[in-house]
Amino acid sequence: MTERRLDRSSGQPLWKQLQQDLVRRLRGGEFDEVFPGELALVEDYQVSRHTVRQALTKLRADGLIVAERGRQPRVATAPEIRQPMGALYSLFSSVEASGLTQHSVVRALDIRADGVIAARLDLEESIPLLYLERLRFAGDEPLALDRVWLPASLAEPLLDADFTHTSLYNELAARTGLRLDHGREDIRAVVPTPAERALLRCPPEAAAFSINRRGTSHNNPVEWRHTLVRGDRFALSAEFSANTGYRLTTGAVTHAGA
Amino acid sequence: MTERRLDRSSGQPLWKQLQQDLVRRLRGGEFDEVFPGELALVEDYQVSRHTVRQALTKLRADGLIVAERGRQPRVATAPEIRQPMGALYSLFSSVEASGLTQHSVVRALDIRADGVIAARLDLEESIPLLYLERLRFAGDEPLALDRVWLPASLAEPLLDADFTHTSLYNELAARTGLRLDHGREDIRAVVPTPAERALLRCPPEAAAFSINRRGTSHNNPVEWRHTLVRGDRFALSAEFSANTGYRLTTGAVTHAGA
DNA sequence: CAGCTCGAAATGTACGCACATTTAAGCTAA
DNA sequence: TTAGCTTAAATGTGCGTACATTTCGAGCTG
Repeated sequence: MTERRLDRSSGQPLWKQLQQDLVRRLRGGEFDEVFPGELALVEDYQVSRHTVRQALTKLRADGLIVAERGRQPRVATAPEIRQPMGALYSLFSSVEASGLTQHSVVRALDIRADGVIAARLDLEESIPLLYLERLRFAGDEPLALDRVWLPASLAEPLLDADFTHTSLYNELAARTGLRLDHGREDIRAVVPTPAERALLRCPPEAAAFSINRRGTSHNNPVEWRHTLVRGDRFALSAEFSANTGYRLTTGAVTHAGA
Repeated sequence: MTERRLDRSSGQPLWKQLQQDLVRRLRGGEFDEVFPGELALVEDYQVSRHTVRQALTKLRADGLIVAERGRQPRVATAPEIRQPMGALYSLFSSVEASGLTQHSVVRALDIRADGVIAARLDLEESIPLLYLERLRFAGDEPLALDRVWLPASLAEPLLDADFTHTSLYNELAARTGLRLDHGREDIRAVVPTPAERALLRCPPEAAAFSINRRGTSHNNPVEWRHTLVRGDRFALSAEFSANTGYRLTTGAVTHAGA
C-alpha cells in the first residue's frame, strides 16, 4: 500500500482531510470492488483508529458507505429504489398499486436529430438522439403520452428493445449500465390540445399535467423527457414532515370515467 | 445533581440509552433553559466523556441540539425554515424570487361549522372551525384562491389578524405557538369553473393546480386547506438526486399574459 | 465606571488500550 | 464432498489521557 499523507499543520482537522480524500477516491471509482478496512486506513494514512472512525462516521451519515460488524465496509449500492424518479415514478407506482395493468404502445423508436432538445441537453445541435414515443395505458384506457430523447451515443443499444411492457430505466441500466442519479423536473397544469385529447381519449373538460424532465448521470445529461398525463385520472400525492422532508408518495389513479 | 442510571447489561449500547434518555428529557422541556455540558453528563450518568460525545453526536446529527467550541450546547431552535410547507411554500417563495410583490384580499374570516371538512380533520361534524378565504395576488394579477379551515379551539386567536400581507403560518406560530410538523397533500390538474376563472381572471384556455392539504402538529390535525393556483402563471419545480432525495425548488412564476 | 486582560471552563481534536460481537474463511472429520 | 467446528479478522463499544481552541466572566487597571 502506498503511504498517504495528511497535512498536520493545515488547520483543518485530520479526520476531515481524510474524509474528503476518501470521498475523492470513492468518486474516482477506486473502491468499487472493496473498501479498505479501518486498520488498513490507519496504516495508509498514519493516523489513529479513532480518527479513521470519525471520518467513516461522516461517510456513513452521508450514505456513501455501509458497514456492519465483523465485515469490511462496502460502498453503498446506488440507491435505485430509494427515490428513483420523482413524479413519473410516483405515477407508475400508483398505477401498480391501483391494481390496473400497464402497457405501452410504441409510436416511435428511432434515431434523429433535434436542435432544440439537444440544446437542452447541452449538446451540439447536430448530435443524433434516440427518440422514443409511447402512449402509456393503465387498464384499457390511455393514461399518458411519453416522449424521451437520449444521446444516441449512449442509448443506441436500446434501438431493438421492446418497450411495450418494460420500463426505460430498467432497459437502460441492463443494456448500458447507465443509471440516472440526478434530475430536475417542471410540472405544469395545462389543457391538452385537441390532437392530444384525441390520443389520450380525454373527456373534453379535462386538464392534464405536463412534466418536463432533464436527467443526468454523473453530471452528464442523459435524457430529456416530456410526459403529458391525464389530469382526470391522476393526482400527485406527497407527504412532508420536519424529519423526512418532502416525499412523493403513491398517489391515486382512477379508472377512466370514474 | 441526581445520579442517573443506565443499564449496563441490557444489550443496548450505553451511548444509545443515554441518547434516548436525553431525547426524552428534552421533549419534556427539561432543557429549555440550559443544556448540560459534557462533563456534567459524565458525572450524572457515570460514563466516560467519549460515550457522552457519542450520544451528543447523534443528537446533533438529528438537529436537536447545536454546539460550539467553548460554549455549552443549546437546544436547537425549532427548524421552521427547514422544509416548511411543500408545494405551497414553493409557490410563494417562487413569487418572492420573481420580484413580484405579494398581497392577499381576505374574502372571508369567520367561525363556522362544516361537517365534511371536520370529518377530514377527524373531528366531530359540529365542531366550530375558523374559516379563512383569500385571493392571493402576485403583482397586480390574482395568482391563487386559498381556503383554509382550522379548529376554532386552536385558531380562535387569529380571528382579528390582518392577513393581507402576513402568512397564516407565521401568524399561527406567533399567536398560538402552533407549528405544523407534518402534512400530506394531493395535487391535481383541473380546469377551473367559470366562477373561479372570473375570480382569478384566467384566460379561457388556462388550466389550474388544485392542491388539497391536511396539516398536523404532533399528530393532531390542525388545518385543511384547498388552494387553486393558476396554471398559466406557475410551474412546480423539483430536483432529485441519490443523496438528497426529492426536493421542491423555487419554480417559475410568470407575469400575467406572458 | 469603562475597558482590557487573563484565566477558568467548555468543546474539539487526537492519541492510546481493551474487550465484545459478528463475519467469513479455513480446517477437520464423517 | 460436505457439513460442522474453530479461528482469525473486522467492526462496535467503552474507557482513559492529553492538548488545542474558543467562549465568557471575573478581576484588575486606568
